[in-house]
Amino acid sequence: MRPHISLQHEKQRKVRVRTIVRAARKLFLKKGYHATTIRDICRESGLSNGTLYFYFENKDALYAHIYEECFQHLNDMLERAVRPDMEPLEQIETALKTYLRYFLEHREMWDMLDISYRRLNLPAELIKRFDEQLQRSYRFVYTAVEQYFERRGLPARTDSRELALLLFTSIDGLFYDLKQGFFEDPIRQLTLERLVDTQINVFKAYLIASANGR
Amino acid sequence: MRPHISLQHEKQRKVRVRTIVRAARKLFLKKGYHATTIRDICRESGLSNGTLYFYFENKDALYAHIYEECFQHLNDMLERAVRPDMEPLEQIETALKTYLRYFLEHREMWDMLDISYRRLNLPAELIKRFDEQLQRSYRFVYTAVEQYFERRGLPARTDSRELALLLFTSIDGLFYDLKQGFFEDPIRQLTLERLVDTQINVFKAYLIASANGR
Amino acid sequence: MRPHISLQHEKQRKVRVRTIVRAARKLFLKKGYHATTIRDICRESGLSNGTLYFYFENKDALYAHIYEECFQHLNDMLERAVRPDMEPLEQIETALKTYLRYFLEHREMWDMLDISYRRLNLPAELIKRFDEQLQRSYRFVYTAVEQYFERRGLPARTDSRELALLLFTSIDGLFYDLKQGFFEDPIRQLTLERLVDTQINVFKAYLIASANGR
Amino acid sequence: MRPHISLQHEKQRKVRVRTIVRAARKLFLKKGYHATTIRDICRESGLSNGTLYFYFENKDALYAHIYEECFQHLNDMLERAVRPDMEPLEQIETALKTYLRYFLEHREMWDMLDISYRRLNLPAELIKRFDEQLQRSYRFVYTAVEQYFERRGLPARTDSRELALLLFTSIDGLFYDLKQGFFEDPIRQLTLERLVDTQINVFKAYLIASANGR
DNA sequence: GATGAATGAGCATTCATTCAT
DNA sequence: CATGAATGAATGCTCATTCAT
Repeated sequence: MRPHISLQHEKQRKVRVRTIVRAARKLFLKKGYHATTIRDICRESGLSNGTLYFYFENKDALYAHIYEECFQHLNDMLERAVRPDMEPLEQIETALKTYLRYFLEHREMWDMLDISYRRLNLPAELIKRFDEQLQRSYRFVYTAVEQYFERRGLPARTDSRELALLLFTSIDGLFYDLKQGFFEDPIRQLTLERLVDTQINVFKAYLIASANGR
Repeated sequence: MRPHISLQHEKQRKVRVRTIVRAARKLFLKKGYHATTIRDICRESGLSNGTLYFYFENKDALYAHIYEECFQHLNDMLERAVRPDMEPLEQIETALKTYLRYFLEHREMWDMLDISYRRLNLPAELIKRFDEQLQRSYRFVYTAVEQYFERRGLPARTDSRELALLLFTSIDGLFYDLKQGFFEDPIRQLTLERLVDTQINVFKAYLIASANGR
Repeated sequence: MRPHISLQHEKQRKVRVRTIVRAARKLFLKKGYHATTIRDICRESGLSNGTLYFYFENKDALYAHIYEECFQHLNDMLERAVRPDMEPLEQIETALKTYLRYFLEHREMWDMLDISYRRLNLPAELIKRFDEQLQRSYRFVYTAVEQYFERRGLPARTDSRELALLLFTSIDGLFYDLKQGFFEDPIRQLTLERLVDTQINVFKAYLIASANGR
Repeated sequence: MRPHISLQHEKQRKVRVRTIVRAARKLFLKKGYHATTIRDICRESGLSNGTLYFYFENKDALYAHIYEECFQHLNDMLERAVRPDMEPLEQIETALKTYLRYFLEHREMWDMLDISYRRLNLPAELIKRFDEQLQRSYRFVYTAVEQYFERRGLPARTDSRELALLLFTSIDGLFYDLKQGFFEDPIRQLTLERLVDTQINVFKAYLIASANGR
């Protein structure tokens, strides 16, 4: 009827949602899911207690919204960076470095993904959606490694999956442990890029060697 | 005076503590620290609400007890397995495989360690103790890699730390992602040992190459 | 912006606070601080458990609020009644009779003041504030007695403090013991005013005698 | 049957009771009735939790025992000090000074009496017993004042009760307020005896004047 | 007699969520 | 749409009391 007003509304709504999401993510990360109260989030957003419930069904839904957004963001970055016309090795390197960039530039999003969504009693449907997003992220490395072996005319199917897996998880492990605070601060900031570089080189060397070796 | 009775008591006490610890660990892992209530733990242990407080000062203390126990266990296993008279490469391989064994045989303990104790507002003294245990675990790989380079007459100090770090974190990442449920079940169980093996080989190849290369 | 609504709210808030305070005071007096539960107070006020915490930070804060209110009330009454232009003897008599009136008309407030706030582990800042209020009450008699001696050209400084003290404490003792239930009911109500009168006369006689005597 | 053993037992029992009572009184006074736990008392007495219940039915009974003991002690002191053959004025003075001595030398007992036993939901029978003890204490001053008026051939019955009352309560008030911490420390310790003296003199003067005046 | 482990009702307080205004 | 007062179930924890040993 009054599309003009409706558009206005839609825009306002999005602004509000952004405000809430930003506040909530900040707090979830600082204090964890349970220690963050709806009150906290509302205070941080400058909204009243009840208003939040106009934009999100409940605390879990808000959490899920943020969680999905983070995944989306990572996958969008990967999609844009990893072009199908690149060489497989370049694809792999690009994927992992993009992942590093995501970690460095959107740390709060990466951290978000780590809080296992399986612990939160989310509805099964949501869990499934998250799982799919996750697989999407992994696929970028999987397919690149597979292409690499394919182009070399190697059948080793499991091998390629295995290596893709290890590639990804080794970088993940680096980030995880960093987050847990398992290395001293000095090392941490100085060489994260170098560490990822080395890790990539270790694998590249192995890939080339194993491709040649056969 | 009456050592018999005292011993009885001591034994009983230990049995109770074990019962509580087992129940608590199970629940902490299933539902996370915050979502696990004292009532849950007591119900699971078959004890009344107040009894738990006879054995543990409070929820945090119970959590800390379990956490430390897990660390202790891992470090004890590493200590027993990694002998100083082994070849450095053997030490490395043994350390990582012991870590794998710990993960496979005492999964619930490994999982426990992952719940970052930094998020829990534990007393500073406890955090410090946990940090030390953690460093102890890492040391097993550090020192082995360092020895390897030393014996080859290579000075590259940071290099060795860097590689030790990557070795450890890459295995950690494997376990982390497995825990988060990032691979499909079939693959998971069949090849975890093989994955770790491959990961170790990847690094061994790099180590040998980099030692030779110089 | 919308002062109308804001005023409404403010008024409603005050009404609620009054309801809670009345209920709490009643119960604190009947059962003492510790034996009075938040549940009791909420039931008595017709509120739900959580609502109280919307108006008072916690049990101690509620207690402190009531306590201070009682002091305030007494001191306000004294301030209004004891005019600086009165004769010292009249000031003294007025102060003590005002105190009696406070006791008779606002018994529940007087009783409140008796529950020593020092036993309650209140924050130091609160204790200090209460101490000041207390001194304010005493000052009314102190200064009057001092004026009396001054006007008579007597230096006896400690004497005047001493007598002021005894004046006040003797009335206090009367009230205390009455409260403890140390006299039989019949006497209690019939002659409290007369008792205070006699007490005042006893002191007046001594004051005059001691002033003349020197 | 075996009176010897029975006597032993009886003695042991009394020792235990004393130990418990001393510990309990100390704690009740330091922390108040509610904040003192049975555990506290047992720890202080060096006994186990259950043993206390062999000597006292429950926490209230223990409290009541102590309370009565304090009263008993005061009345015994008064009985011994106030001889019927003394002059009435001497009797009065002796009674009040004995009361002061009790306060100074057995402060912990006097303090005990102040915690109103009416708040504690004790059985009615106990309350009655305490009331009687209380009346006994007052009687020492009552009768002396009455004798004083009688000997002077004055009928003024209520007058004598009134004055006796005021005598007692004024001293009581002094002690109460002192306990509540209503005066600064310096005054407190230096002149308590003098304050009581003055208070007694004030009354003596009034007594003599009122006896002469009629 | 003595012990101390066990009990469970009860406490102050928090917090996601609702709903009248 | 927005508010914020109200709700009440739930939480970690305490403690008087009991009872098997």
